[in-house]
Amino acid sequence: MSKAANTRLTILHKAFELIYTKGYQTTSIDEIIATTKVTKGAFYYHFKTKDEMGIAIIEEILKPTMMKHFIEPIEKSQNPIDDFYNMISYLLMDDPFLQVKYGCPVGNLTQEMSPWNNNFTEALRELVSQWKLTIIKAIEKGQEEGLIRRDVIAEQVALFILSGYWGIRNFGKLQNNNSVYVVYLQGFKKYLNNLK
Amino acid sequence: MSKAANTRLTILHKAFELIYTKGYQTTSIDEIIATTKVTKGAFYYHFKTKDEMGIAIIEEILKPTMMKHFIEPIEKSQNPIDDFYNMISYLLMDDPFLQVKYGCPVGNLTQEMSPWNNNFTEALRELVSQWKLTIIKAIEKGQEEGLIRRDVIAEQVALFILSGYWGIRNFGKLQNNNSVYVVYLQGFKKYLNNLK
DNA sequence: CATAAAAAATACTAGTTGGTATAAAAAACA
DNA sequence: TGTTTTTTATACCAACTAGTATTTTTTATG
Repeated sequence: MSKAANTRLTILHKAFELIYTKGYQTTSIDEIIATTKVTKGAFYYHFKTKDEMGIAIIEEILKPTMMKHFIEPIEKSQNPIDDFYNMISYLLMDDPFLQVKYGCPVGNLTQEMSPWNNNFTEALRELVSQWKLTIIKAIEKGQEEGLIRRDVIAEQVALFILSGYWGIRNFGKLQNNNSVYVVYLQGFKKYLNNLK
Repeated sequence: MSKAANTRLTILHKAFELIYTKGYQTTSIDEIIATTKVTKGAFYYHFKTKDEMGIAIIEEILKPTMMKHFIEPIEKSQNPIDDFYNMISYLLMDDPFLQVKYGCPVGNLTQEMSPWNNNFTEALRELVSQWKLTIIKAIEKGQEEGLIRRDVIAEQVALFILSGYWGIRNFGKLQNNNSVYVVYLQGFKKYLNNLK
């Protein structure tokens, strides 16, 4: 990787970290260039505006991560019920990057940016739609294979799963204690078993 | 009400509206005093700092509204399952103040402020805890009366209900279309019926 | 009515914000 | 190598931020 491409990636990663922990609008460019040790000239060579960088974070960091770790595994799923549980459980309890007190990066950005910037909303909507669609397909496949009841409405369940995840993430931010995750996951397991 | 008390309330209400639609940190005091037509002198006579005003919004607007419209009705509930559904359905579909694209005020503030200000987090935590506790009690009462299965774990369900609500609110922000609410509510109804 | 206290108005500050203009250095290539 | 292009560095700006100091007006009270 060229040196220039490297500075670009460094900016994206460090900025993402700052934004995840502090919020987008309250993360200043001065702070980003201070922590990355990149000058303002370099920053504005790689990104025309702060918002362009924000979109790049979604497109070049969030989307690929999402694809690799959550979309593709569900697509290959042989056992949707278990895999849904494992996906959410991993995100809540095991993912080494995510922290209880900082919530879900996608949820945070949605919450903060949707009133402000349509490009953000659009990019996030795409990401989430794909996630939802993957879950829907996995449910339908599970129904064909007799693993999930036929009267289950796939979209309803997909929405329920993702909403619950975002919501409990917000709860986690409030309590800063993953005991709420434990209780939530128990309820989530029961909910999933009801789909069988 | 004295004139002074009136300006104070005007500030709180208008500021709350701005914060709900735009976020706390991006709502400036200059903007608040411009829309309220109150001068800076008046503002800082009533509130020592911006954050003090923010806390006052939670304590004097959010909490009382919450108590009156969502806590007390559930406390008096004769039929918890129906009342849970009605509460969430009202919040999502009928409340005249709340809008799809702006999400849930409590959720928004939690998301935005918990990394920044512990007083906010504390005040919001209190509010949410009370809501959760009320739901738990209603479930337990329902169990005693044979309306809800005995093996249901009240806290699990309360957490599930509130998480789902916060999450679908976030979804609504992303889609800016209450059709997601409709689908969600259908799934929510099924979930609740499973508790019987 | 006089006077003290409460409430509101005005003008200002120091610090921060995203972004720009321009120059310097590094890399690519002839 | 010399020269063009890419990348980075530095210094700056106008607009905005929360908050302050001071004065003026309004209200309550004897």
